Amino acid sequence: MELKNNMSDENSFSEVAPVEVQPRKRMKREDRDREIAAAAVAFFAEVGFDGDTRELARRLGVTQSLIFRYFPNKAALIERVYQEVYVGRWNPYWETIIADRSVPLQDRLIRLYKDYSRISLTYDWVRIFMFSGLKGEDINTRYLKFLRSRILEPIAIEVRAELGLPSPDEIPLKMSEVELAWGINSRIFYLGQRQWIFNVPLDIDIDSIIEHTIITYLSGARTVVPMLIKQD
Amino acid sequence: MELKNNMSDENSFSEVAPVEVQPRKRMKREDRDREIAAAAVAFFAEVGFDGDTRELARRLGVTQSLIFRYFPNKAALIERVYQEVYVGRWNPYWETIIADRSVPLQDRLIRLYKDYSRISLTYDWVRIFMFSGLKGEDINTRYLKFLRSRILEPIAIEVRAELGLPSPDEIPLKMSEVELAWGINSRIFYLGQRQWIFNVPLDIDIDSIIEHTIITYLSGARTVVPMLIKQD
DNA sequence: TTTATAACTGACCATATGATCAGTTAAAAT
DNA sequence: ATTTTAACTGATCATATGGTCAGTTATAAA
Repeated sequence: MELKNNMSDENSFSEVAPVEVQPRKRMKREDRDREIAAAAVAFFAEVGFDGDTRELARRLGVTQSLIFRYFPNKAALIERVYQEVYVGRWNPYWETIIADRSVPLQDRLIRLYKDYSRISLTYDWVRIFMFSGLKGEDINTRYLKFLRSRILEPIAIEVRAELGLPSPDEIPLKMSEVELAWGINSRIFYLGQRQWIFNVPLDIDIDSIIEHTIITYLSGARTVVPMLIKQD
Repeated sequence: MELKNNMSDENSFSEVAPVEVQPRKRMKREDRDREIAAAAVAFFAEVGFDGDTRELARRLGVTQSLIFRYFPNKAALIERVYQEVYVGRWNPYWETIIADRSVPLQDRLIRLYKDYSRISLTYDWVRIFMFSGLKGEDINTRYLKFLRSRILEPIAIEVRAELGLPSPDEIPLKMSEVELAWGINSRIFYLGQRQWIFNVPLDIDIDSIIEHTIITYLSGARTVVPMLIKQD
């Protein structure tokens, strides 16, 4: 009902000119596979992984047994959902933005997080991330480790440079400096939770909040990071 | 198995002197009621609200049907869990800490959040908060509205005073000022999620992170709030 | 010791849900 | 037009789960 992405083109013209309507009762294996995966993402994001396959099939306009002709079992379908959402939506470009010292750090971070939030503040993304986490799947742990090494640590390094402090070669990065960078992500992620889980509307637009978050972070870093480096 | 809080006293002496062992196969209605509620909190926190009542009963060492002699249905039991966790654990003292201007604002906030985190960074608290949110219960929305009016807005007001800016009587509190205060809570809450949902250990102790968070917030507020007030 | 109260159990019902498979039929190949 | 391929269905199974209720028994009152 909600997800017929591969039919969108046919629908958009169906009223104007009913050419090439092709109801195509039977789809090519690859297309159907993608359709089921996409519907599963939307469905499980809404109701959680306990959502039953009959209801999912109903939304697809298909029998329940068909789903099991494409996926050996429900666990495999869920695994596919993780692939689609976590692996499939990561943008390597984010990693390059951070290191580009021709742009002021504040601008880099704002640009990075504005773009990152377009993906990770999605209804599907936020809710599936929580559902899988609560289920105890290790995909979350792995994702966050990845995030830490690809985004947070690089940010902490850039902050050192920005503040004219010793590089990590001289004084290794402190855990607490990375913890400080977690602050940005926690802030952003919480926006998604408020919107898509807790139903607490955001009073101002996300882009503004991101700007304030970055300014706050950098302002705080200027005060805190020099302290952190001296310690211990 | 895990939760026999009302038996703790009897156990602590059972090895030394087996006096008053009272296996007490049958409990007084009130005691059993509390025991079931407490076990339900721990159980649903672990497995979510789809956890089955048979398993809960097994953990209590009791038949499943007994649960339904204390709660008319599963929904009522879940409702009770919300009461225990959200309503029962709120400490009004938090609200008074904020307004005590005899103490520097930074100290007040650090004290407030160190204490608040002792409650809201619990395994039970964090996980049930997420489970109920994802289920679409309105308890989360209500809790967060409450939090906003009792904690966040007061903080934003104190920041005005701290920075020597016009009081809310002169210039009403901007949404964005409150949004900034959300930043603290999002940071704290995320710590709980990392610990109890995503299995990403915290590299440094919570109290230190809270201190850094507050310093960062106030430092950022000094930069951002004056800008926010002038706007519009 | 007997009686009365109420805490507790065990068997049972109705429904929901993941998974299977023999058979049907749309669509491509001939 | 006929055959072949494979996408799809419908009926069915096994198990899990919320909820009910007649009956049992521990415990306190008499």
